[in-house]
Amino acid sequence: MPARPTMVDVARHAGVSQTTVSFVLNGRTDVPVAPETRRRVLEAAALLGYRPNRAAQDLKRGSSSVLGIVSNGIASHPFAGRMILGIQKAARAAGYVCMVVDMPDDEEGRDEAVRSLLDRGVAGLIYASPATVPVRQTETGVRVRTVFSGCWPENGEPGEAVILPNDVEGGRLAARAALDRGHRRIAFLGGTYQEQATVDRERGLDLACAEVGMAPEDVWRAYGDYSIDSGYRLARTAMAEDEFTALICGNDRMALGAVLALHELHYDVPGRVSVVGYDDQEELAEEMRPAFTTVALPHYEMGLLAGERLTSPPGSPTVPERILVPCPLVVRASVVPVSAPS
Amino acid sequence: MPARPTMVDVARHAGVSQTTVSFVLNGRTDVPVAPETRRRVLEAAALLGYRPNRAAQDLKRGSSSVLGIVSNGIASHPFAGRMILGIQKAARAAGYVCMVVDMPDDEEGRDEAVRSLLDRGVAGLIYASPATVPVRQTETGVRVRTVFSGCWPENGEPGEAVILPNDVEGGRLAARAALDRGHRRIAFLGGTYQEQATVDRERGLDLACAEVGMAPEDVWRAYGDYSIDSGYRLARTAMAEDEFTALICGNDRMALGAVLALHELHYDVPGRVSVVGYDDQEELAEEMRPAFTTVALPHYEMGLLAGERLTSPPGSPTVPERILVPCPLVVRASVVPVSAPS
DNA sequence: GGTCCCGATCAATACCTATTAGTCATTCAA
DNA sequence: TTGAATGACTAATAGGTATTGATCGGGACC
Repeated sequence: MPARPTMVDVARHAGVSQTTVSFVLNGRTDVPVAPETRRRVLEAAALLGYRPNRAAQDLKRGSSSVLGIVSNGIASHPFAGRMILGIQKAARAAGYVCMVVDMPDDEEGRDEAVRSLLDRGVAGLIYASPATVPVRQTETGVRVRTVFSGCWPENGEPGEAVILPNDVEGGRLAARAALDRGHRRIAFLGGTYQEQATVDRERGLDLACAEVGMAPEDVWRAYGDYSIDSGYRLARTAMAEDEFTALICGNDRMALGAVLALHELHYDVPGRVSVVGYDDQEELAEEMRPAFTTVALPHYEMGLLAGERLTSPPGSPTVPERILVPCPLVVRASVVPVSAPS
Repeated sequence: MPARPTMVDVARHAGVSQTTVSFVLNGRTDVPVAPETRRRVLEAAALLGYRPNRAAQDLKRGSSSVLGIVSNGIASHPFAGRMILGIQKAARAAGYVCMVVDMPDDEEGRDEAVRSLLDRGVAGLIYASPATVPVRQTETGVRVRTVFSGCWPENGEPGEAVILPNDVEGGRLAARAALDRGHRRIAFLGGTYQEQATVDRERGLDLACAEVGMAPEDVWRAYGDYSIDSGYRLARTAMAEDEFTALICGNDRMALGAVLALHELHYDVPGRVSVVGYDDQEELAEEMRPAFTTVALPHYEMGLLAGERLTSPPGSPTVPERILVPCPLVVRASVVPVSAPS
């Protein structure tokens, strides 16, 4: 209930100077302190419940123990949360803590948000976005370590690192989940057209097709907007077109929409039609009936990498600037081997 | 690219003392400054791109412009994100910024997380949880303003305010959504048994029943765990029991499970069976086919209130300690007037 | 002409900590 | 016996800012 004890309080209590307290509590070995004195200091500190004032420490040291996160879509999907959690994990391990600001849509708002972090002297900046998109970096005028996680700088200088999911490989795995089980009549229900993630995942699809000797045009394709509704509509369109045995969807929500459509058309899932998702969305992919075979987006790992980068000493030029994090395939019930042709 | 300019730099550049710069930039009216001098200072500040060092300001002032958020489930659902967004909104409006730590499950981890915030001298602490649960408050030993948003202190002292969703009223509205459209054969598919949110929502159901002259036992009830799967299972059980015309679900995910089950049983939704959700979950309730009639959890508003509380001067005893935030009904397509009995 | 006050500005100090440069015994080497 | 070295500690300063208490010149007043 009283004010926070300072180092001076501890010093007074132990009958030594503040300097000595600082030496003892920082465990400096290059300055000799008598064992008895050390004991008294530690005792006083414990008694008063002393905790160092990190803000003052940072000010004095000219360093900082705070990471700034400029996040995006923290309130839309849990993905941003997973990424932030990864960053926090790395931050904590290094004694750092995170300041988070959500990136406003308007430019001035965004700049001001970034400035509010810089004004607090953050050690580094992480632009964290769950959707793989370009972001316009704020012109800060001051040199600050910057890492992009799930996004990349639209203008010029790349900062220290750009961390992205390996969507090409992920797309390939998603396609293989169906191809490896004998499916050849396949529809690709893509997400937003020409968005980077969509393009990459479709490229992975093409790779997978080539691997099993299929031509790209052997796969029916259409594009939605990653919503449940677009999954529903595209699935209906697709099934009106041909008797596909597997639908490869842009994300889990589109896969959910597809399942709803297939239900309406009285196609059993996965008995008659297999469905592949993407994202491994929490509380959706695993719980669905049938549970989705899907590709996990490594948001947590991406955050972890971003955090580790900024909490480690700068300028280790051995590591690459552009980091692609693998997206593992998660096999569940929604994909089964293709049934014998009727 | 050079180091950040300080007030001394500005002073030197304008040919005045640091004191004068401080007076000008803080806009103090009680200290007279010659217009010409003021102009020179502002000019120098603009030229150098000076921005005050908030950490140093806070240290000097003995106050703080940082809010600490102890969050829960930031990576599970987007609800926590919405709440954080609300807090941030209030924080920004008052020139504050937020530090966020996710609450670890283990007690030591949690205490250490809270301490890491206090060590940075946050102005206040917000325990933010999307699920209405009790949390064990960390014994800090130092007086710090504390607000609970979506949760409440398990042990003793309540802090400044406890902000909760009005789940009783929400439950009532959910029930009325069905009752007002003539439904009387109703099943309540509750969430986790005896969890506070579940209990409150069911109490709202009872109130609504009483309002239309129904006895509590006229509603069939069962309890799950807020998962898609439990919604699916309970819906099957319910429909095997009786020909219900409306299912009132514990949350939107259970409603989704129920829809999947109803599809399998070839019940049209909402033609034959209406479904009511809860939460108004992003990217689910609105996009579903049919879109869910549901009750919105006011996480954003709760965060806003929490943030406003901590950024406003302490000790305004007129406002209540326990704040219930309304949960509005969102009417969409999944509930229709009951069809004539066949 | 001296006093008082006021406008304008600045030097000095404090916030809490880390670090540099001491101080003061005591011991050791020469 | 002197000097140097060492051990144990402290005074002073810095880091960027806010604030208190000067300083200083000039105009008003008696």
